[in-house]
Amino acid sequence: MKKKATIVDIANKLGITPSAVSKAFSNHPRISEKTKSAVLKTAEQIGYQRNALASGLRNGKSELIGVIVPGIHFNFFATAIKGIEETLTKKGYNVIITQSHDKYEDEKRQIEGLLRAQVEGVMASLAIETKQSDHFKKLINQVPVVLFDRTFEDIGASTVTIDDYQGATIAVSHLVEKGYTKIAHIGGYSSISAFRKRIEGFKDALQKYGLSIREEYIHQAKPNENEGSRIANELLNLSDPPNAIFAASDFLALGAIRTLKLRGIKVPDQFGVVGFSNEPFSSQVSPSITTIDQHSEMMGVMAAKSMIDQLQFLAEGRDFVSQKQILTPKLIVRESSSR
Amino acid sequence: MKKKATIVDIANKLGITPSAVSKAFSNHPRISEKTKSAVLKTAEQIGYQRNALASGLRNGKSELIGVIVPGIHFNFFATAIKGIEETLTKKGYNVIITQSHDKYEDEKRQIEGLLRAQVEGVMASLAIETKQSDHFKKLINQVPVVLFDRTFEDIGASTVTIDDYQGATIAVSHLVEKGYTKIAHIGGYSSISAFRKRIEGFKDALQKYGLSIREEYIHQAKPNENEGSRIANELLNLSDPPNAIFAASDFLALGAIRTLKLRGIKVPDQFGVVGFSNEPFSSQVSPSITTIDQHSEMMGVMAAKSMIDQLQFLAEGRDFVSQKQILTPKLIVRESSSR
DNA sequence: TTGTAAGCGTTATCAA
DNA sequence: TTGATAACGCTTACAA
Repeated sequence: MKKKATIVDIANKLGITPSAVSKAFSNHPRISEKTKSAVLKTAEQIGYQRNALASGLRNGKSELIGVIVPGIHFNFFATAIKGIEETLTKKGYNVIITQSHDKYEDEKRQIEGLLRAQVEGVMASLAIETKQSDHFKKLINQVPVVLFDRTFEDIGASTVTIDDYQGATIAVSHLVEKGYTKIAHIGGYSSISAFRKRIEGFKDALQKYGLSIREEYIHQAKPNENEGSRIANELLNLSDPPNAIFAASDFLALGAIRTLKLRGIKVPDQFGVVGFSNEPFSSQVSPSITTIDQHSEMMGVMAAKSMIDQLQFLAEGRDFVSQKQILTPKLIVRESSSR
Repeated sequence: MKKKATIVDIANKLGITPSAVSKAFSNHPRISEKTKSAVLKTAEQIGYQRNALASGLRNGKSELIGVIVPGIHFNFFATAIKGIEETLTKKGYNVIITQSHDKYEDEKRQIEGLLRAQVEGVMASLAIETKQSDHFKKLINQVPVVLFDRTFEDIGASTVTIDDYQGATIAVSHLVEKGYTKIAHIGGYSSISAFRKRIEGFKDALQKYGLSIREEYIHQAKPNENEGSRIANELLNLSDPPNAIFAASDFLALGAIRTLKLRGIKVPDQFGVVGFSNEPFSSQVSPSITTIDQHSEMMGVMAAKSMIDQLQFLAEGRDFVSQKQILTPKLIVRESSSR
């Protein structure tokens, strides 16, 4: 392993001092063009790279941003991270990615790890198991925080979400227009605000259309295929079963469709299904799944921009007022509801 | 923003010196149990977190590992990163994720950014556009490097790959067993060794079964759905078209199946298709796609372990001999080839 | 067992 | 325009 070149090496080579070299790199006004170009040239020659640890220690900027997501292998988070990484890299930041596995304890541990690394800010989407916000309240006192998709309300951090309430009403409206009148909902746990709002939007949309809200038509579960399948079975076993499902995730919708197929119920003719998230597979399965798109990459980009804004304000010593950005979700009509 | 606590704060509070505090944290033998527990207690009280920038600068360990992948939104890489992150986090490392967008220039830029951040090692999967290895050769002289999935051969870095050659022969054997005799291949570009080996395995397997190698049956393309669709069309337009396709990616297979459907050719009855990668959608589409599983998460785990080994050797001042680990791919039989 | 002091590489302040 | 110096927070010989 080659020892890394430092500004001292450059200084020695040119017979000047480290401080002059430093000025050359930072485009300091009080340095001659001649030495500046000489420094840049030898830096290039000997393959010098600024040591971010040292400069970070000196001026309190690690150029690191931490990201905590439940799991990176979920398409939504992977895509959001893509947007985050690209936006922050352009501004010279490196992005540390960590996973909470939807566990409160892991989330706490990851926050500590990120603080140790001296990240300048943290972007996070909450673990399902996270019911209390103390760890984030503490975090907000240390660095700028941007929460996206799965957030706390009123915690004082900037947030970027989609309008889950509106997404649910769009889905229900669509099903009603297609003539489905007995609509059930398979939701995620209401402790997560995104899922809670989908439930609220679902209920309010039913009322708007004069449809009754039946508690036996509303379930909460982990958003995976098996749960969707299991709950669809329960719904079909009711004495008066529904004829449509609005699921809070495409995985739940997929599981529900699997059950419907097994029980010989035709989708969309006899039964309509709308999912949520626009997973890549949803356009590929048969029947393809009508869904609500969340603009996942855009959400990452906007969250990252919000982080950059906060960092900017902080650097200028100005007060930053946290802001909530809410994206409008988009209905994508496919086969599972097109009768 | 609250100012962060340092070991000096702890030292002052306890009327001891920073060096004693440091020893307490590092479990130094020459420190009393009493002061150690006192230090730990006040650290807890005032919410002290070790500054990794400072300790990293002091002892040359940033506790950072850099990862470069073509794009994090591809399921394979997202899943591999999941394995990498979990393995390295357990050992106290933070993982910086960057994307090359399959571009050589971006890959170079990301390497520089990671070196600036003083990463202790770099794990990478090569960009499609990367044809030369100079940037990685330089990198290997600076920090341990582990290449996974898309690698250079004989560059002196440890690698973790699957046996692409074997994967291709398994796929062809399966198609032959199912009675498909005119097998075409839609591959990725042969500049990437993984794709090149699939082509080689494909050809050799044909020979093994006494089938002729017809160059008009072999194509190279970017591994996406549209290319699969386009090339399948070309293949079907041949005067003597194939009756099976082994595609080097599930996306290519998906595109091919789309074309076959459009042209009224029954899969699998008239035409067999085998993909590669076991994408999440492949089990969900209709017909579901027979494919080769790459053990993506396991590959991430093994690559991370290989990195940890190298770091260990380096720390102990021992020489490390780079090693190549090759995973055996696994055939997953589904509808697209089951006649 | 604890304290002293130097140093990791960079940058900001001040002096030359 | 350049140089000397101190400091960021932590670690580690070495001295006490």
